[in-house]
Amino acid sequence: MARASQPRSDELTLEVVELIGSVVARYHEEYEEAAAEHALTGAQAGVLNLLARHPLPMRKLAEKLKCEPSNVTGIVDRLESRGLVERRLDPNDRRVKLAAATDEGRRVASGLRGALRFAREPLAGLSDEERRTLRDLLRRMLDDTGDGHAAAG
Amino acid sequence: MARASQPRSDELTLEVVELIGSVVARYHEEYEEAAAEHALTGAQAGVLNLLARHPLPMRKLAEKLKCEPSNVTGIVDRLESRGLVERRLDPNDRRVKLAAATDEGRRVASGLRGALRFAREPLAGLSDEERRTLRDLLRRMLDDTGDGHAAAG
DNA sequence: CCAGTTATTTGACAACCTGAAATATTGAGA
DNA sequence: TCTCAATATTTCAGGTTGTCAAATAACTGG
Repeated sequence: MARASQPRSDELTLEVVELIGSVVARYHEEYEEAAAEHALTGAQAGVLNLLARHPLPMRKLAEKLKCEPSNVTGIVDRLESRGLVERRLDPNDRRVKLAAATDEGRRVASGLRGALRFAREPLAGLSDEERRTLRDLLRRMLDDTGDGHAAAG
Repeated sequence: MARASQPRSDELTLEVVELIGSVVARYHEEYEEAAAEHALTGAQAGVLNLLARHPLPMRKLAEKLKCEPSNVTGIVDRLESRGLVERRLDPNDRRVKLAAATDEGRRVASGLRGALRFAREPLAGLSDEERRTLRDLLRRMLDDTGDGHAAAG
């Protein structure tokens, strides 16, 4: 509410918006491609990626994915049926089930990251200084429009 | 094939990749939100947006969306049943059907764009010079990883 | 123990997406 | 003209993603 930077529609701004749209589109294309190479859907790849770091309760997984917990059940089911993920019991709370990547799951997740050319190395031709500049600009972009989404994690 | 900028995994690069991921996530969230405000799904909003400019054959629509034509049939069906889109015959080729936004469809598409806060004005706090810098960096990013995708449209 | 809350799952249903098959039209050539 | 391959669209079957409501199980506070 403090201040609101009136919406601008000059050519420059429109072009940047367009470019961001292209980045988003490309990111998604390559993500789906990379997932498909491992016979996974985008959603499955996302979950596997989240679990590759450490196990998570179904609830938390749903929060990260911004969807209903009942939806996560199915995705984890499919990953589990392929042996990429397993459900463990939380010793502290017998209500919760921890979804955890198996060894095989971590292996696939690792291969997945390798295939994420764009997500991993979108910055091919930029120098270190340019990367720093880009980082700062992106930070400010996310901060400024942001209500805290980006800061999570 | 000239040169290939070896994959880098320094902290700076990883952070930029992370930030781009956040941008992508935010873009999608807000896109879905904006669509939902008009009782549309993301896919429907995308199609409506494409058709707001000018009619397109189903085939072209599928190409733009990078999906099978048979999929577009359903999406256009649903938009048509709401009176946002109509199918016209192409006088030049009676095989093709042109999907075209109705007046109401264009009205909704326009409202949709207004609701796309992030997509429209992700740059709230950046000065003109910073926008120029961002534009140049994004251009080079897309160019360098790119095989031509970004140049289209 | 009881009531209320929380975590997960199940079931019904809609949307999205693919792939194969059906239909209609076009266009090139015998 | 007739025929045949190619193209545009749709239909159908089947799988994945997503929502919502209801059921089950376990925790928490009186």
